[in-house]
Amino acid sequence: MARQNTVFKEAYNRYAVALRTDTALPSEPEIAAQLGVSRSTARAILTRLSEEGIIRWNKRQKIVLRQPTDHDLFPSEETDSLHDIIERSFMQRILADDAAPGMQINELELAREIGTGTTSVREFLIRFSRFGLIEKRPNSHWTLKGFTREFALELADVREMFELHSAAEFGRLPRDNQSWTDLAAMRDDHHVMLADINQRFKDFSVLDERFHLLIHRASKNRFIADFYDAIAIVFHYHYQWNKTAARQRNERAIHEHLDYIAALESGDQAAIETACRAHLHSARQTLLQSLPQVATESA
Amino acid sequence: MARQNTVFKEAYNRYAVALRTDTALPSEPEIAAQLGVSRSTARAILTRLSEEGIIRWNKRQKIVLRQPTDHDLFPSEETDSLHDIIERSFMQRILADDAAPGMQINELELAREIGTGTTSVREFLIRFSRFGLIEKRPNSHWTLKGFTREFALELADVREMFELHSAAEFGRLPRDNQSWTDLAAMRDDHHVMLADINQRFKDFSVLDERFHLLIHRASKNRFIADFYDAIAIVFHYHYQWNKTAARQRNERAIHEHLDYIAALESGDQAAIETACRAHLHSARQTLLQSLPQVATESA
DNA sequence: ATTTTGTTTTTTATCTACAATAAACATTTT
DNA sequence: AAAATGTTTATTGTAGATAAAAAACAAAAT
Repeated sequence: MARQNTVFKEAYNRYAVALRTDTALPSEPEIAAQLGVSRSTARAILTRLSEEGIIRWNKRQKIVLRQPTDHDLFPSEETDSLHDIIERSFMQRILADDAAPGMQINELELAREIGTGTTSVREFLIRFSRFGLIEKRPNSHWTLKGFTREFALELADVREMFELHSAAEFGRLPRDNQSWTDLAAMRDDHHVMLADINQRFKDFSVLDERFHLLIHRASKNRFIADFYDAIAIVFHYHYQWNKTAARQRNERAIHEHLDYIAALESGDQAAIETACRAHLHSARQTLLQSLPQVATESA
Repeated sequence: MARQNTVFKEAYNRYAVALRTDTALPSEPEIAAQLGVSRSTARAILTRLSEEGIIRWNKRQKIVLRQPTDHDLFPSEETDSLHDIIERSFMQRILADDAAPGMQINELELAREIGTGTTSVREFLIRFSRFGLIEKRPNSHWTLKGFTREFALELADVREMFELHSAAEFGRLPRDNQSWTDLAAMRDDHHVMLADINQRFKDFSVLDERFHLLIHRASKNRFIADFYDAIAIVFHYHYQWNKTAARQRNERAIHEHLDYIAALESGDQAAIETACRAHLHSARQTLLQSLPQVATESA
């Protein structure tokens, strides 16, 4: 088993569900581009669709004979990329309560548990190490540094430096830049959520991520972008397992975002800095409060 | 050939050169700790030393019989870790003039050229990707982004944010902190170099790296530390192949460092910021001028 | 002449195997 | 009893092999 054909299966599912009976399908290169795969994979998809009697395929003629059913699709376990499987499995482990900082991470054990080879696990750990949660001792094991208070503080410091920079850059964007339109749409999304806050406060983290990503894109700095990617992934899992979706905190954050958006739109650098700092300050508090509360040692 | 014993050979050389005839060697765990290797490797070293007649080894008795000669040591090609070999080889390629941004990087080709397996090359590229000089398209090739003007500007921006932060933190260190002693020693080193600047200006880059590292350590922030590691490696190779060691520029930088050190020692945050900004500004210019000067396209 | 399809080649992603190294366990020595 | 040595086991680092996926090349159709 050199490699699973998850790219094929995932793209097949994606393409199959969008098919409509009696329509004609476009050319192979076009399908490949639509799906973001190579033509080889696109042809594999067409071959399978044809074999399953979902389309009639003859050279340029590709007619949808019937709507695919759920039964035609590959089960979701088979469509996840190995990287995603390892990531999920690993994050679950290190965010679990019994994962104490300082713990050793064993490649072979991890690989066995996930049911994969060691190479993939190694590569994952190397990639993951940029998040600062694990560290390697050469020729020896990885060590879990953990989602600790120090980690959160160091993360928050860098985040603040970067976001103040990005926000200032955003304020300097020419008025005809696409980002201003996106920002206005974002403002509306915030108002919509606010109007129905009691029902929707749990969706805030998604909106929050989109908002900060928009700001950071203005910096056009690869290091800032990479760092924000890292934050987003770490937070994604962190908040997924530590359901601290406090309605009140999220509502307050939405108001801060709206102030922040208004400041950006004003173009006044001093106002931008003030609003940005205000939001970052409370975001830091939220992060710190989401940490497992360690019992204070008695003297 | 699963793995070369470069750890053993490198540690053997390191230990052999420090041996003095007629001295007795310490216990195995002590030797291992001294060399930073496991006891298994330390024992392998003792075994070899014994076989070569350099020591007489019997349980706890380890007497140096003769001084090892150059002939006893492993040649340097055999002591470099595979990682270092790949790193050097790769940096040489991408900093060479014919490495145009946008170029594809082929794992197999690289591996063949270096004479190694693909796994090691892959892992190296993954690690290296955090420097922002290459980028991967999933299921497809790596792309060289290159040491371009954009890269230099993005790097300089982040560097400035981080160093302003670290410098401010440094200024807040308690007076009995070890860093103040180190800083004073660093000041002296600068004066020594300045006194003999015509001969020694080429050594500046090493001093420069040590100086900034000392400042960054004050931040106690893993993301800042990691970023500075990355910078240091990139610069190490960049300046090695682009010998722009201008005496005048380095002399000026030394003076800026001395001003910067004085500001830190004053503890005056405003003075620190001013001196730090002044130095970072000229460091940015130096970096930009070290780039290959691209001919401006005529309209 | 360009685009599309058909076919072949190259490259990546991943597994397995194994030597080097680290780490654990057992025995001896002080 | 603590530390050192002797011995065994576990883990990492790396090469090599192979299916999937991408890319290149060739032939056909508009």
